[in-house]
Amino acid sequence: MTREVPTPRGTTDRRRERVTIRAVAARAGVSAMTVSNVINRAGRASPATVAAVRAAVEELGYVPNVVARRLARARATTVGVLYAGERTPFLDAILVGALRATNARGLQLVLYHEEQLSLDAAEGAVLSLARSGADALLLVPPFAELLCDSAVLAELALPVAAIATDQVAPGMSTVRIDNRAAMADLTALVVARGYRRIALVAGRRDYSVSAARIAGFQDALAAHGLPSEAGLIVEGGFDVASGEAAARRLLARDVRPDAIMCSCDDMAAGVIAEAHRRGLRLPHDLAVTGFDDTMVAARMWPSLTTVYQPAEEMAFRATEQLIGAGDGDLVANDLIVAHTIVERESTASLRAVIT
Amino acid sequence: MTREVPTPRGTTDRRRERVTIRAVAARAGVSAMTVSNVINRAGRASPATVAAVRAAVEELGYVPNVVARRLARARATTVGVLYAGERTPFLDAILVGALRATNARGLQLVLYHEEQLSLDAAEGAVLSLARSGADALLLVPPFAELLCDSAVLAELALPVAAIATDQVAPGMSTVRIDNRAAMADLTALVVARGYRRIALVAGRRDYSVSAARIAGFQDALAAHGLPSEAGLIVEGGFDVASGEAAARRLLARDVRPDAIMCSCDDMAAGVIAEAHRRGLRLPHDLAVTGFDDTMVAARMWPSLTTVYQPAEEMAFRATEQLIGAGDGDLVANDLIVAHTIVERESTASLRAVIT
DNA sequence: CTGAAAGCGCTAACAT
DNA sequence: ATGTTAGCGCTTTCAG
Repeated sequence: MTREVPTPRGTTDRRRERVTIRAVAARAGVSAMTVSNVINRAGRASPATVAAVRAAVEELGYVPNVVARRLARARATTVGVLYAGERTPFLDAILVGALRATNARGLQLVLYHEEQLSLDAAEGAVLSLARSGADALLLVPPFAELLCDSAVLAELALPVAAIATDQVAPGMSTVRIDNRAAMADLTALVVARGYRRIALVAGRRDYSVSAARIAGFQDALAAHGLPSEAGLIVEGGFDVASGEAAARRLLARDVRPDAIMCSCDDMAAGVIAEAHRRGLRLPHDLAVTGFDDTMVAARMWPSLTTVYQPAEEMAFRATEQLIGAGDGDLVANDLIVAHTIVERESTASLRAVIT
Repeated sequence: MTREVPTPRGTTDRRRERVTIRAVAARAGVSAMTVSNVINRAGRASPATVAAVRAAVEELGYVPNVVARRLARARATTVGVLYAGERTPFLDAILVGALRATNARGLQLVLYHEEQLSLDAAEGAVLSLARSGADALLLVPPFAELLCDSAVLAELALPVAAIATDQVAPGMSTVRIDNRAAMADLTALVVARGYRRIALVAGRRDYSVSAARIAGFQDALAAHGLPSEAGLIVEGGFDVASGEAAARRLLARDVRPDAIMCSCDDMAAGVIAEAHRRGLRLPHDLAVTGFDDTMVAARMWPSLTTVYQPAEEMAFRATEQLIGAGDGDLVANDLIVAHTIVERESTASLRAVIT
């Protein structure tokens, strides 16, 4: 219990008096502008002043007020994220990555959830995002596909970045992995573990990554001299239920596949559930793989062999690219980041399991 | 391809000219101040002016600039979230909830990740959060426990809210479920499904919810006349690995439990993995339950019976409470939200499974 | 009930 | 190399 003393310091004591740029300026014996220069532009002040200002900043514990900064600056200050569908672990990772990036620069992140997947709806979403202050856009699949030719979006002339897509469009930055190569790598692993009748639960057709992954799958089969049977590729909807449905179809075949690869972890969860339900012993009777390496991959059993797509990192990079676009030239560029094959228990080699 | 015409409108065309409050004022034939009044304070303007302003806002598509608003206002404008440990589905849900709440009011959300779980570290984190502009704090477990008696935090005099905790402290708002009742309800369900030797993988001791859940577990056992055997309660660390470890201990006992309840979904995932590994048939040989109903619960097999703790909603509410605390009186209050028992396959009744 | 003045904290653009 | 002036868009007094 501290004694109730009439507040001695300052006028109102309402909040701990913020240290402003003027306080620093006074302390360092320079003008506010000089402090600003020291902080923001390198080599605009003499070494002596820089030192003095730095010292003052240190002593006072000054941290620039991001709000004031944003108001004064002309550059982009709020990034809008446009996404659709249910929240998934993959999406959450993206949101957190974008949030970290905006946090780092004191910018605002605005979420917009649009359920409809039509061009009209997407354009409406973009418009209201722009209206509520977004001056840069981060697109989550499948909005890059939807908006790549949008006149409305072009008219707005905002920097736009799309993530986890295979749709590269002019005027739109992209941050993605090489989906085709990733799926080929993963398929090669499954083959190496001894599986031969390999099925694929592909993603939705309107997501550009889906086709790339199918191509990678077929690349690898061909490379290993395995036949690519049309019936062993079925289309899913990227969710658990569609994985279960696909597994039901695949496992009802006369000759069952001995491995089912999936275009996302959630569908793999569905496949695994269905396999368990039918009493199959995993991974001996059936290997399963996912894609993305979301948080669920290591939490199911058998733990899931999958491709790590660094969603959070990708969102972070894309957001930084968006932010950077404010001052520099806003060239759209296409960044391909590394993926990683993560081998877990769901593809344990046939031999190893028998042992 | 649109023709390249010298931009006719405005000076620079740099950005789509923002509609400012002054534009609206001009359109409505009033002063900027009146527009502000119409928007922010009810009943401060005559019905006629209100109508005129509303019309002007509508026609121009005016949306207030949140940055300018925040700079001008005195109230809380940036909420800091203090969290620790690995990112989990539960934590992500909290972050998204908080983000939605700040978005709704045009405020900033700042994340701070502190790995150390000591009072000193926590106070340091709070301080640097405050320094970087946070004027309200959202505490994720176990920071409420850590900081409830902190003099540093008290000195700062910021509104603070803690979420998903059982630690209610004066001067700190809380949003939580009734953990004891929730665990009792869930235990009652397990008993009702025919399981009798029920074990519990409790949470870490330094999280206040852990004790409450143990109490609820014991309440229910007592209510049903079942003995509470000390050896059947083991402490876990809220992660998958600790769930596996706990399952190893529990399943190695002479008389195996027929159900293992866990204080979070992740530990349940670990228990399920270990049970599968030992060749147990789930849920017949062993029922498992989780807690939280995170996104993994429905993605494992058997799908997990658990308690839905509305993490996103709780974070949203807590953040709103924090924001509201800015203008009104900052009374700390303790909000208990409803939990829901979610029954899935992991506790299918013994009879049903045998059929 | 309405509006004029002043300024939140910072940074362009221009002097000096 | 440094400082002056002006103003980002809004809201808080406090007068009319």
